[in-house]
Amino acid sequence: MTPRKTPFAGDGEKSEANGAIRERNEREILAAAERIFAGHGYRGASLQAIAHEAGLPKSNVLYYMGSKRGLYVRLLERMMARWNALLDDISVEDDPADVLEGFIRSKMQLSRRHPEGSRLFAAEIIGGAPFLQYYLRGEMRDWVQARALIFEQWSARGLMDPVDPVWLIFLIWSATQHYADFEAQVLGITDKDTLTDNDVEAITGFLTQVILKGCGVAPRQA
Amino acid sequence: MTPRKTPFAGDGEKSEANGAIRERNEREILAAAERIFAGHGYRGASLQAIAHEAGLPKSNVLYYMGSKRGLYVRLLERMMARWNALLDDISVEDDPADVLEGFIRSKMQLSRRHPEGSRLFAAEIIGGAPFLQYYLRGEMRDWVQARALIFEQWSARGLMDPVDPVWLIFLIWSATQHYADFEAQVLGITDKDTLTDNDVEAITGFLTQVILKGCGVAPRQA
DNA sequence: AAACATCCTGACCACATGGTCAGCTCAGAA
DNA sequence: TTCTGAGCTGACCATGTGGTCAGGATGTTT
Repeated sequence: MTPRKTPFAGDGEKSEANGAIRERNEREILAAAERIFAGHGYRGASLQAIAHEAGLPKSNVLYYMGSKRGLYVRLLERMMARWNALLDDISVEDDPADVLEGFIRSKMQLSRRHPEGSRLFAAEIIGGAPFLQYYLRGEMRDWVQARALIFEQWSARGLMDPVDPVWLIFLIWSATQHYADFEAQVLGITDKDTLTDNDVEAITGFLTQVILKGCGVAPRQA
Repeated sequence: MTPRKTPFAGDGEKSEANGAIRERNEREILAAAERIFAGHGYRGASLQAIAHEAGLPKSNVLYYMGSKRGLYVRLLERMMARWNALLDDISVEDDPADVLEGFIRSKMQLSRRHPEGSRLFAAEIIGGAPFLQYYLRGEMRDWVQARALIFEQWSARGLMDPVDPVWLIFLIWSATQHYADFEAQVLGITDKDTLTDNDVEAITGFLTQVILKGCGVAPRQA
């Protein structure tokens, strides 16, 4: 029977059952790699640095991940999966205020919950998105176009100003992403050590207020 | 006297007077380096690649620039100088709409005129701003604080909503920067090859409209 | 022509890179 | 006791890195 040791973190040093070791090490490596890749980009990151960050020998990283490229792609895919996870479908019947605020909130949370992943993504895009072209021109484009259509219908119904929906999506995108990607700048200028939950809540509120008002959406239940 | 040869681009191939050769080569190298650093970050960029991009042997790049680090710092300083060049002082007596629109316009132009520089800056910040800490916590902070004070006075006078001025500055910042830094994403999603002047004008108009309205600023001459 | 400073670069160096691999450890099954 | 297989890793390799340098090319001044 073997009563299946609990695979929790913080238990013994050795001898987990099954592939628990693998699972834990992979998690550790992925986390370390996300940090390093986020900070230095694909080329700038070295397996040595990633291994050091994960507290493992370089060979071990390659043993689990196969190659630098494979590791990087895996991280990107994980980030895209997180992104997809927070996408609920919307319909013309929904309340624009609800939808926009929900969009801002969830995007803000994603950036906050995974700042390294967010920076990793940003670095990839800034570098010309060599690995993500297919994604941008595929899934992501479809997603944006679908939203844009609905926004336009709202405009036609007088529920919001006739603004270009795609630019609106980019506006929300950039504003929310900024606080993760440019954290160093935000902290430096505001002279803080970290952004607290309160700060984030305040920013979210600010963005919601300004953007909703800015495109003429009544602030809840139209 | 020496009638000072015009230092325009496109003149002869050889034998410029004075340090004209030096000037031209340095310009070439800086342009190439900006592109490479922007695409791969500090560590990810190689002198080899920069030299190739500039059409010179690697030794020549080092002959002019001394070191990779020096070259990088010089690029950052050039970008900061460009940034400073477009900063006009403002006063409480100015029209909020004028100031905000001017801010959006000039920031947008900067990003558009120097997209590689903008991306270079972005990559530096994403990586934790190792070279720019002093600048963020110095000049840039002062600049933001000064503006923030004036925005607050405008709010007190009822010329705009009582929004947090620092978040407002970051909002404008991120939105305008986005179209340079995330160009790959914007192009991929909108299925364009480039952003035309018309596109940029439309975006600028959109941002001005939404942001001014969003924080309750009357759209010209309050 | 001789002197001079600037411009230029191939060869080289010590070191870091991504990746391979033979062979180790060690728990559990046969 | 032997075998198996997952986990692991130090040594190694070809290639690329930033940087140095001796020495040549080139043009200007005397």
